[in-house]
Order: sequence, then C-alpha cells, then structure tokens
Amino acid sequence: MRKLDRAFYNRDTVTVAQELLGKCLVHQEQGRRRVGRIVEVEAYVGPHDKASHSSKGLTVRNAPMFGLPGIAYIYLIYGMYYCVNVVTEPAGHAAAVLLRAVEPLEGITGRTQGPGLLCRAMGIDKRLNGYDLLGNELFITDDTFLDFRIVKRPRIGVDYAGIWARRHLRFYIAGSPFVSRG
DNA sequence: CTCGGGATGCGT
DNA sequence: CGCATCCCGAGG
Repeated sequence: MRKLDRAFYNRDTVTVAQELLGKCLVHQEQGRRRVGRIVEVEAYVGPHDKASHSSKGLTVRNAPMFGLPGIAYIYLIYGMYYCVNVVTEPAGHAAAVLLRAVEPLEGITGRTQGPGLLCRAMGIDKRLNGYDLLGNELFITDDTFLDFRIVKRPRIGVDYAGIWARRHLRFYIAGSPFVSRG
C-alpha cells in the first residue's frame, strides 16, 4: 500500500482518471481515518474542454487547477455539496479528475454514491482545497487488487458543453453497486 | 454593489 | 419537476 506520487498525477488526464479506479482515497484527521475505494471518476482534460471549470480561464475558484499535479481542487456546488478533484498534468495545464463515487472500506457512515455525498461521507470540504495529496491528511494509495472492466460513458450534468458533453470521459468500474445513478 | 447560475441530491 | 442554499464571476 503505497501513496501515489507526483509522477502518477503528472500524466495525461484520461490515463490518470482510468488508473485511479480501484485505488484508495484516504482522509485522516484527529486520529479519525476514513478510506474508500474509488469506483467512479470523470476527466476534465483542459481549458479547451468546455465542460471544465478551467475553460473560462484562471479565476479565484479554479486556481488550484492551474497548479501542481497531485493537489486537490475542491469547490462548493449548489450551495450544499462539495466536489473533490485531483489536479493532473504539468502545472499550467489546467486539468483534473473529479472523484464521483467510492466504495466504503473503513470509517465511513453514510452514502458515497455521487461527488457531493462522497465528500460529505468522507468529511472532505473547502479546508482541503489546494491540499497536496502527497501529504498525510488526504491522499490516495495504489493498493488495487481487484480485477475489473472499465465502463466509459458521457459525463454527468454537463449538457451545456456541446460536443464535450458527449465525449466518453466518465469512467466507472463495471458492476460496482457503489457507482452513482448519473 | 446586484444578480444569476452551477461538474448535486432528494423528495414529489 | 421543484427545491435547498451559497460562492463566485460578470456586469453596472
């Protein structure tokens, strides 16, 4: 069980997204430890991707996307839910992978199907925005031991993005009961 | 400063 | 389909 390093995140976003499936998201705070296996993600591949927050250019909100690969980009959506992303590709290439669902493995109560519920159940909020996933509070480990097939589908809730809404940039583990409805 | 919308989720 | 609930980005 090894923590993913900078080099893992500093690659093509679609590759990182697919390889994140099956890996373990860990949140540790004040002696409390919560672990979930990542079963669903979405790739937001860069400023040219009209569904990506970075397509509007650098703003206060999306600034973490323009930073180092391996940092967390967390934002509030609809005034109620947080969404957590991991930044990918070299600094300046504003791309990220949205974590949409995990399978609860340790210390998790509540549902984890969907980006908002995932964050709520794992105690992830704005305090961790910009956090470096090479640190010890929030990180991802590579202990994937399952064999699975990857399903590729259009992303959820980005119908405004034209052709980009139809690209198959949502990935999830086939047959997992922990994938969101979408 | 106001104003509108959003990578959601739940109940009807 | 409506609604909760609020940060942020655009525009005056």
